[in-house]
This record gives sequence, structure tokens and C-alpha cells, in this order.
Amino acid sequence: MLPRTSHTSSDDAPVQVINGLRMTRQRKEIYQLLMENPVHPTAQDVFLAVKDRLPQISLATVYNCLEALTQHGLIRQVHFDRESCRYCPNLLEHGHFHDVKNNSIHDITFKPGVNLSDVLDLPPGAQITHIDLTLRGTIS
Amino acid sequence: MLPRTSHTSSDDAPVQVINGLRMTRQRKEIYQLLMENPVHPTAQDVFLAVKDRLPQISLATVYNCLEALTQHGLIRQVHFDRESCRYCPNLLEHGHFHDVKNNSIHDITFKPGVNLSDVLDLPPGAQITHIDLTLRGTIS
DNA sequence: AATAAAAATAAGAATCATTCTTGCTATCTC
DNA sequence: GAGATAGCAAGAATGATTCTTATTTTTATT
Repeated sequence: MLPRTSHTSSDDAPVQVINGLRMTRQRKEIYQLLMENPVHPTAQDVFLAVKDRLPQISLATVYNCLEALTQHGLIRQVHFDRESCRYCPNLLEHGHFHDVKNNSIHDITFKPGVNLSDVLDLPPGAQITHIDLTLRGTIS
Repeated sequence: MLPRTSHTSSDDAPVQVINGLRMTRQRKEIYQLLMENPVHPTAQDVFLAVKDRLPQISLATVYNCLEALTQHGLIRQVHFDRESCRYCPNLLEHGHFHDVKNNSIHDITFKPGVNLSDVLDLPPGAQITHIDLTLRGTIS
């Protein structure tokens, strides 16, 4: 089989659609990368990693794909202060712990039965739509 | 008394020092602003607000002052995703709720007796040094 | 299978928050 | 008061992200 110069999917079948998002070659590769190695990479990290398989992909496309995947609920953004934003394929409710010694990020779940709004003093009538819990520290 | 063109403190007494930070005119004004009206402003917001009292202050100085106040533990940064960072004079452990309807930010405390690490499944040996809890939603 | 319309991509320019640099001014120490 | 240190203003530089535009690919329609 000849090598392909095309930068998109190679067969003639229509592309798969997930959550209303057409899974183009670029989106699929980036999504797979995140699923297989959920290290919470930045867009830059993804760009470098995915270049192996898509040598001519551009950083803008990586941003576009990550945005599209996020908008369609396949992945989520993770923020540490104002650092470059990171991406996470874990859709369950969870927070993140940044181990500053090993420079690694761990998903943190709530203990079973715990509901965050049960332990917080929320203003009356408050409806939470989005939770962002990030922790920093070390693991001995 | 003649109006002063000096951009710093006007009397001859040595400036007050808090937490090891020399409270210059600019730092004092910015700190007061935050204490009197803790609406979690951005640096830009502070810049505009403080211009009334310090017409020739520069944005860089606002950033410097906010950084200095933060480093010396007088105020804290608050982050919502990757938006401009905001500043908070409340030093007690608390999180933040962004009411997206009224575009207001509320301090959120934990219910008495609640320790965050009690409700989380942390990796063994994890030592938390910094907690960032931000919520989004609406208040009816 | 051909074609028009719609969607996605690559490349690079533009934006925006923040940080850095530089020359100057104020404050502190002696 | 003189020199040393710290802080300031102004604007340049940086870096992550978004936007623009031309091109390519895919889909929908014949």
C-alpha cells in the first residue's frame, strides 16, 4: 500500500460521529492519545505527542480539536492557576491533585456518598453547574 | 499646604511594614480598596478603581503591588478557569462561587467541622499545601 | 460518478493577560 | 547629607490562546 499524503481519514466510509462530533482523523488521534495516556497534557504536549502520527498537524488544529472534544463532552479542561490549560478524559466528577515534587497530576474522587454541596455553606438558592477542585502538594 | 506631586507617601515618618512588606502609598491604596470592597477585582479593575486616588499609577505597578501583597500573605489570588486572575482579601480557608447570572463572586466556607481531606480519596501520603475550589452556577 | 455546499485543516497573524526592562524617584542607613 | 536600596512608571517583551484566510476534505445532491 502506498503511503498517504492526505492529512485526513483514508477510507471512503463516512467518519464516525460521537456526541454529535464528527471524529476526523485529527480529533480521533488526539482523543486516543488522551484516553491511552491520561497524563493531563497541555495543548503543547498534545501537539508534540501527536506529531508522530500526524506530522503536519498544526498547533491551531490541536487547539481546535481539544475545544471541539471539550464542547461535545468527550474530555474536560483542567486548570491550575493560570497555567496552560490541561485536558482530561475522565468524565466522572473529580478533582485534581498536583504533586509538585514529581510534577504529576492525580485524579481525586470524593469518598463514596459525599456530596460537595453537603459540606459547603452555599448561599440560599445556589445551583452549582460546574465544580473545579484543584489541590497542590506532595506525596511522600 | 501645597499639593504634592510626589507619587509616594507624603510624610516623613517611615512607612508602615506589614508581614515584612513596606506599605508604600500604592500598596496601601490597593490593599484598602480590596479590604473595603472585596468584589474580587482583576488587576485591570483595580487599576481603574485606584486611579481616582493615584492618577498616574501604571498597570505594571498594580500588578507589582498585587504580587507583593500576595507574596506577603495579605491577599490571595482567585482563579476562574484561565480568566484574568482576581484578588481576595479573605485569608480564611474558603472557596468561591461565581454567580454567572449576576456576574458576582461569593466566598464559600466549609460547614463547621468539615475538613476537605476527610471527604476526598487522596493518594496515600498526600500532603495538601494549597486548595483551590471554585464553583460556577446561579443563585435563584 | 460529478458537483456544489459545508466542515475541517494548516499556517501564520492577532490578541490579551502578565512579566520584564530600564531609567528615574523615594526611602532607608550610615 | 551621601550612598545604597527599594519602588515606581512607561513601555517593550512574552506566552498561551484565538482568529483569519486560503486550501483541502467530506458530505449532500444529482
